[in-house]
Amino acid sequence: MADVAQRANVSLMTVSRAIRGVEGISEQKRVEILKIARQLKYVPNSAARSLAVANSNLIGISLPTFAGEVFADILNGMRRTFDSAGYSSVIDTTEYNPEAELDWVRRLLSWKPAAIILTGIDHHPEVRDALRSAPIPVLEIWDQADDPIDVCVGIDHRAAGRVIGQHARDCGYEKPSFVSAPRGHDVRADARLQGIRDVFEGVDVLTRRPELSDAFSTGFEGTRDLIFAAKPDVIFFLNDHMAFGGLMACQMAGASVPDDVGIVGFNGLDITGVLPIRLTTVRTPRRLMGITGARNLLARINGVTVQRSTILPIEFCPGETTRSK
Amino acid sequence: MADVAQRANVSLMTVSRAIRGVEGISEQKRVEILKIARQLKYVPNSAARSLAVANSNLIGISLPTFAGEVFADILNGMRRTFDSAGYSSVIDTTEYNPEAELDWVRRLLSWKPAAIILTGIDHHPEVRDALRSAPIPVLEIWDQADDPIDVCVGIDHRAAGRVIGQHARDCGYEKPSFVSAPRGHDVRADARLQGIRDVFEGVDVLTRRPELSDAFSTGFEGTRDLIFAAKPDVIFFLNDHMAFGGLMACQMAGASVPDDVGIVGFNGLDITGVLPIRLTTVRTPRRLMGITGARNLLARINGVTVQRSTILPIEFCPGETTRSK
DNA sequence: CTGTTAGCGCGTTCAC
DNA sequence: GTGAACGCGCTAACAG
Repeated sequence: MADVAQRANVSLMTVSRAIRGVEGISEQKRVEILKIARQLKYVPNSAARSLAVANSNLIGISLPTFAGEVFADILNGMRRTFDSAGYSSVIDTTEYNPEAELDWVRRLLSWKPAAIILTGIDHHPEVRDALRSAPIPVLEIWDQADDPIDVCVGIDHRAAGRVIGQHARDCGYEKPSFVSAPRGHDVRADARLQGIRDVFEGVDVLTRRPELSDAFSTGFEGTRDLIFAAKPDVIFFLNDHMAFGGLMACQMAGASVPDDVGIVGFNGLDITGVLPIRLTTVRTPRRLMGITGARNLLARINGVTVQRSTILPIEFCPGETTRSK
Repeated sequence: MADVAQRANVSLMTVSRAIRGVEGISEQKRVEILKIARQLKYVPNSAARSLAVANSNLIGISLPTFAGEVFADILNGMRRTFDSAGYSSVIDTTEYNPEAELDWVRRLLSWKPAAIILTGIDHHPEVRDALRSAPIPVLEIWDQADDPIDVCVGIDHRAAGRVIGQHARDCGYEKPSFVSAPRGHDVRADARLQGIRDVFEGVDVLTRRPELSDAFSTGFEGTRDLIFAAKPDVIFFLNDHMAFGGLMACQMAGASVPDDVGIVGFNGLDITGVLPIRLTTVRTPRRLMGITGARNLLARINGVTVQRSTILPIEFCPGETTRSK
């Protein structure tokens, strides 16, 4: 920067102002300085800037995993928004491990990020502490929080569970089961299960939680085992990929869908667009959620107060994998 | 940090040494200081550190998109490795736009990252310039480069194209077509097409490049259109998700697979594990690629010289969606 | 509109 | 094994 200043015969401050595009400098000098900077291939030093102003244009984003469309969609919506606002994304995948998230949060805080985004609402207590006392906006996304760390944008997973549960009940199914992730592993799954139980009170909701592998096989294997053992008449799945695996398992086992077994997915993933049989599922506004979250956060960064908790609507899509009422 | 020093009755330097874990400080003081730091909730300032040492523990990773399993898998392999080495990932999605990548590279360089990773080998000329002259390791991943910016880990997409092309030929198919991404949009696709053409010389390789949407529908719609128009007897797809869409389209159109139409996917994605009919495809070592790339890069960061270009092997998986020889 | 001064928090370099 | 001085590159706050 000193080089640029010298070549332009101005002070460091003038160069700084020119580059940052702030007020208080003649348009002529600005153009001149920017030209010289380009010639000299001047690369600003963000660390120095960050040190001087005590913050950065980094935004931290923590998600459980890149696998599946869900978090990718959310991330996409957010990244787009942040990017055009000049922020860079420091991304973490926790693999559902709170300790890993804590480590990452600590490391991130040392960069004085402009904001931080966490997936879901259950975090390591120290994460909550650290973030509550940190003077930066925090967004919790995907779930609904009664008492978010700062702000929160998500859907009501329990209500979603009630919707699909009620539908199944209305269709005459009586022996539901749920192919899901390991308990405690994914609080959303637990919330949805709770919603299903709200409807099927007194009815046993079987929960099959196969070991982790990919969603398709998990759905496939979970279903295969269930069909031969517990013989449910309707199976809820954590997501549409699992549901597809389940569909394949039913087909292979000779169980007819939707008569012998009803299949209910979740999320409205891309694959539903090409299946020969319309999957009963719930469409979740993942991109919108990302965008809304990012907007809220940008507003917070700029000091605007926003609604603490935002619940986005979901859309229930009855299909042909459950009986008609 | 000054607070910690005062409370411990030592100088700033001693605290600095204690926290960094370097030599030249008594074990007793180190323990003492670390305890006080924790009590005081001391948060180091990475910007200051970065400014002093003129580098950072940030690693930049640029990929086209989060959609699909491919880049997610690669990313996963890398992130794991970097994370445990203490680096944070600054991630960008270019959406296949070289300008976007350039902007991001510029912004990233201002942070003096420890390394930078780009997907593929075709980049904005200024990206190459900027990175060639920057004193940091650069990894290009997924493709094979004759002349990488720095180092490169990938597969030989053209050779992969030849493998599937040859297989199709051996099975007696004569009228191939390729459902792919828009030309120029994805150089890997073009390389694979080239490989197919290497085999089917003189044979017209139809290329269907539907507008962007999700992979499943792209495969579905591309196939539907092709079947009625060009009537190919074998269709190659950019990936397995597209191939699945194609499979569904054939089923709907009453075209029997593999007799009327052969279907060839790519990548060996998760969905292949649950299909009732084994998909002919090519398994790509995506996770391994990520890990290998990350290891190479860490080696480079530590000054070790590594092979400039690494080609990973692929595995051809003949299935039931192509005729047997 | 422009320049000067001071300092952001840490690590390097040298003393002791 | 420990500490003091200096500087990394930039910007806030002021002075002109």
